[in-house]
Amino acid sequence: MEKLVLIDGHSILNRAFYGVPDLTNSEGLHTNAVYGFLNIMFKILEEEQADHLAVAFDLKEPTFRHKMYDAYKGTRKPMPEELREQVPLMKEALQAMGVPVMTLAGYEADDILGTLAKRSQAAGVEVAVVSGDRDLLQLADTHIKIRIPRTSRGTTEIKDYYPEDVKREYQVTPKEFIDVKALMGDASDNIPGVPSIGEKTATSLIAAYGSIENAYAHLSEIKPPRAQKALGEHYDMAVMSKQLAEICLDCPIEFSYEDARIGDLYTPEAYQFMKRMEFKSILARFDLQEVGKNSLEEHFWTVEDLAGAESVFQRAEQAETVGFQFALDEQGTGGLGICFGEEEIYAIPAGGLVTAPYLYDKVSGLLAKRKAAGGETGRDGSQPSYYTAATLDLKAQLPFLQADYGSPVLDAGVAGYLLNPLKDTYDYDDLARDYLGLTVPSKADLLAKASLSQSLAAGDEAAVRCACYMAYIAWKSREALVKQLEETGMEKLFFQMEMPLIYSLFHMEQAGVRVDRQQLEEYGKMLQVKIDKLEQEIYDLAGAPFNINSPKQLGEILFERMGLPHGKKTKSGYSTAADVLEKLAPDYPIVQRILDYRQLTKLNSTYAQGLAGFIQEDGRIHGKFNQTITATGRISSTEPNLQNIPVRMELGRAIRKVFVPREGYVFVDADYSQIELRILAHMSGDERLIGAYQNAQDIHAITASEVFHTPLDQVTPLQRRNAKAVNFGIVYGISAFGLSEDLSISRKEALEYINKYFDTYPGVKTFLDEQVRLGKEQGYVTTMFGRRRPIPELRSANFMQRSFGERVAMNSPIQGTAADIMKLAMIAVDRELRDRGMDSRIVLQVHDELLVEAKESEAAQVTELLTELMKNAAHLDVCLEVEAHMGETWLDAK
DNA sequence: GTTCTCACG
DNA sequence: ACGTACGTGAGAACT
Repeated sequence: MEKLVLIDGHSILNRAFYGVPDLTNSEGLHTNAVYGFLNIMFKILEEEQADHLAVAFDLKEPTFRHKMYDAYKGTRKPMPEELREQVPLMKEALQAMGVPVMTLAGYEADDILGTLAKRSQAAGVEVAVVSGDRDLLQLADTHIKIRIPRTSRGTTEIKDYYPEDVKREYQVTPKEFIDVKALMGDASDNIPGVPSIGEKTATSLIAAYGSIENAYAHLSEIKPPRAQKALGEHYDMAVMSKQLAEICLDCPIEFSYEDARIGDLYTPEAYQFMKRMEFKSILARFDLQEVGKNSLEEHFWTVEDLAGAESVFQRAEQAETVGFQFALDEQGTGGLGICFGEEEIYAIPAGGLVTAPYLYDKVSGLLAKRKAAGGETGRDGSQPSYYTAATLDLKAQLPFLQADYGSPVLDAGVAGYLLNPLKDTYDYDDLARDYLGLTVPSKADLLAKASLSQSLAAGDEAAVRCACYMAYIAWKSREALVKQLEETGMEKLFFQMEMPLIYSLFHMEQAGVRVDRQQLEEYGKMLQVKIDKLEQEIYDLAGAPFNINSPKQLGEILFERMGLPHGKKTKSGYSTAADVLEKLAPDYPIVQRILDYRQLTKLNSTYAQGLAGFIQEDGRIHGKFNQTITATGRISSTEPNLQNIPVRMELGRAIRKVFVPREGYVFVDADYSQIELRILAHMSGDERLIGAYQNAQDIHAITASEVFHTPLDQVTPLQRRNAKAVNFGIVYGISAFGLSEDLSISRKEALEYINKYFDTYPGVKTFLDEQVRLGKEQGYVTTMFGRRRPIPELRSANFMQRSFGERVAMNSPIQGTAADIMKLAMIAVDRELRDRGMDSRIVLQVHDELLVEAKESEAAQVTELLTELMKNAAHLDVCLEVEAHMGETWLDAK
């Protein structure tokens, strides 16, 4: 017997929406309902082993039945925006899987389901109707099963109803269920019912008389007099309710069993969709090997020997453009992927005469020839056509490639970052999907856990495929990326800022920063002594030992056992954050010790112990500086993070003494002074703020003077502190709440400060409002150099998210422009030091600060050079001030 | 793998 | 009423 599964689309989507915790993908789309729906659907399909599947949706417009009722009692509650936006996504998912989506003007999904269920039953088909709505129970029949899923605590249980199950649970037949419902009414379904008749009375009436009409015919016999009166007075209401409650069984819906036949749900389109939604567990269902195999792979070749490699490189020279990708580890195992045409895609594993150095030489040579052919033109980015080679993550390959400023290699990953900086990864499969509309298996799909270099050297088929894909996607996406960069006005930003920066960052990583291992060890020991002492004191005060690092245990000890007044709460208990504890510290000696303990253990584990693990053989730390992480355009630092070394507190600051130059060298540290506020002055064009900077010594004091109408020399320290906080707040995307928290004042007072600030600098207010307006209109905001920050949150219906979007719209142009200027400065400084043949190198970048390790004899020159190049990295309506210092340690140079 | 806390600009 | 300042990364605890 054939089997058909029918799904009530909106109802299941609704159930899923409330049953699955909120999920969002990196585009900012809410996805929880779609995710829940798909899981329920897959579960049902597995259980039913059905032949056919269709999903019915209501049309957007209210149907006739509702209009009729709307006149009586208003409309239903509107669907939350987070759910509404998932309806089209759900339909897209079903379409991608080849599942028919059925709608019919003038009818609800219920009617479609009812009609198809009865029609199929008559044709001898077994039917399962899936809905979260109990109204559908009226459809239950010998070959029609109603399935109602319930999601609780992550697991979905499905309750099944044949007619006997309905009878058991509701004491009436499915057909009678309509009448029960009509009598008792259903607010959520807009069925009025008969006043004063509830579930109990309705059930007993219908159980006794079988229908409303028959009950009315025997009106005088009806038992509770209350019910008799109600039915008598509201009979027409009951009849109308019945019309509303009854599902139409003969609506004119066209249906083809052939279209509804369940084929391969795991189509490439569906795979692409799931990837976009970021449904990892659903993706795992797809048979990746099969989805990934496509005609492209027919042009993948493995190069077996030196002669083969020679011939590939020879032909690559003639090609217009080349994509390449090294996958080699330190031992030289691995290989190269290279592509220069739709049918010329090669994996060249290293082995035999094809050594790793041979491959480096060949590719370096290839690039050198292309650079020569490109001549001097285009190097400044005026001609993207100059970039005739492409790869992904160039910086990671520079240790073995000979390439530097002006090389004709384009980094497709960095281009992808500029086009959408909100993504987590810019791997080849991401680029293929986003810029080529191509679904290819990811590295993880192909290789499971093995490393690419190891597998490639072994000639592993999956590794060959991976190397070929990487080279192909780099080659193929080049044109699309350049086109989009031009369309978005970011080609200059890319070719003149981001591409050169790759080399600056690489040089900085290679240089590394020297750290005195012994001194670091001593620092750690000193901390440990203090920690042990504090630990003992805390245990004594608490009366028992416990894990002070556990917020849970600490919360219990402080707020339950010791009965301290608790402030904020987190999801899982009391907050023990520093700002909460600081308020208690003056009154409770244990709290101050806990704060000290926290600080010391942080310093010890993250910095003393943490940094020690990164010191290499050469006595230096070669951290990574990442170019494709932040939403605003800043650089980020990892393994270890060298951008958050302590400086604010005395004891933490001391760790900077272990950052030292090598013998014969000194540190020169240069940082921009208040670069973000200066950028705000420039971008807003506020004349008063610009004026404040023309002769400014102390911008916060000047702000205080102007905002509080106080002569500059009479500004109190408190006024200055408040003005400083407002200045920070403005840059962060001001909110009265944030400022009030920061200054521990009331929201009203905070709002007064903000209004005074805006009265003083009206241009700033106009500018910030304009950023929000632009952000809403375009979906993104831009820096002075055209860098974009998309803000999907601005279109959210959720107040919180939208407010966040507004602050981001105010902050990003400022933070991003500062990042742009620093990038230009880094490139200028690095190039200048090298062009002059100097023996001084940038070793760290900390957003508005550069640390240079300078040869002693060059120190004065470096100081001058750093200052000038940083000041002149951009020309604004206010000067960029730079403070530079020399020193024997990072601490001294600051 | 997520949550909390805290280091930096 | 809603419940936050913007941008990051890392260690430890907990699930």
